[in-house]
Amino acid sequence: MDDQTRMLTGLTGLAGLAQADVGDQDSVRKQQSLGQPQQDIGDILQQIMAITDESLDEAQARCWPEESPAHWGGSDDPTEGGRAGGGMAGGGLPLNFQHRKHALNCHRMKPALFSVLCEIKEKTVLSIRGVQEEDPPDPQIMRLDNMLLAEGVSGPEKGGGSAAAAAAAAAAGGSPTDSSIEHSDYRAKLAQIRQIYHSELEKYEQACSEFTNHVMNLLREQSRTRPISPKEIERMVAIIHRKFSSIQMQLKQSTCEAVMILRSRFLDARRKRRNFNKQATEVLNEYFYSHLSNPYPSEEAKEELAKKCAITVSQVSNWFGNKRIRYKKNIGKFQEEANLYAVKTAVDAANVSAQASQANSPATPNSGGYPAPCYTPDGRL
DNA sequence: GTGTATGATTGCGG
DNA sequence: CCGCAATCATACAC
Repeated sequence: MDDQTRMLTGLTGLAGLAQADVGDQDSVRKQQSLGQPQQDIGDILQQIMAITDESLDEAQARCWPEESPAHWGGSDDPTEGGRAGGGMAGGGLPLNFQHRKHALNCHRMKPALFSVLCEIKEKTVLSIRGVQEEDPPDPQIMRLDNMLLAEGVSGPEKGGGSAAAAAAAAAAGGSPTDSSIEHSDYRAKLAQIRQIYHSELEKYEQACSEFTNHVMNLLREQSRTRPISPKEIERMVAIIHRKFSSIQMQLKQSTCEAVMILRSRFLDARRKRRNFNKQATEVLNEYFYSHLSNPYPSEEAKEELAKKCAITVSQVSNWFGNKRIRYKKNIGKFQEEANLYAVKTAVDAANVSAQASQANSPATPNSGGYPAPCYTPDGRL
């Protein structure tokens, strides 16, 4: 339509107007004869201003509909001769438009304009980047990394992790000899998790770099037709990396979960009960029955007992807790045991005293003469 | 396989 | 945190 023509004419400079002047003398004359040239120029200027607010789509859309001659001539006479030129312009407009577009693309100022656009973009991008430049290392991902490292999943091959597990096993008070089977099982499972983790990580990294390359190539290609600064590409890459690292975090998280589950299972396995050895129960029972009136060993006593029995203090505590409650529940059942240990302690005491008075009575074989285990119902010692 | 013994765990109160 | 009581889960004896 001719609105567009006029605007483009205005945009392309005075040449257009001059051409109109020359090529359409008739119409110009008519306009002049109408005595409103000022108003027409004002119209044109207004339209030029207006076009800056238009979107490309709008402008293009305006290119095709039926022309409305009213604006141009300033005359409302449809039969006006001036329309001859106007009609020509209207029919030829699309072509004209294409032509001007091409002219713009090949314009000698285009590179300069392009570089100015690039500069402006770069400044904008920089100001945007300035705000979110240094994103601090995510504490969550750091925590996950630390844990995976500590568990020996992400660290150097073998070593640290299993050593830590062994240390944990030892510290937890499990019998050091019986944990080897479960331990190797644990190590095997951990290695499996480790392998899955690494292969997944590799996959992610590969996908990330592939995608990054793809996007970079795309942008580079596009940068020939539209202004894309290297900074912009850099930013895009950063965005991609951020996306992929969030996926990576999910992987790390689920790996951590798997390790935790394995660990808890491992700990559960270690909780498999093993009876204390005979000597240990003897030591504990001795203490218990000889302190029957107050079977609450002090912290020191517990430590002593723990050392003697090669168990932990908490195991001693457990034992005494169990023993007290079970004894109390059924004293009768423990009577025999009580007598047994009463005799035992008596014998020990006798032995000690005998050793002390060895000079006086050298031979005291059977610790004889001491309160016999007479109250043992079955007559056993 | 079943019943009992026993070490460990859990929930609660002080 | 400690001890008690109940309970779990396994070891062990039969």
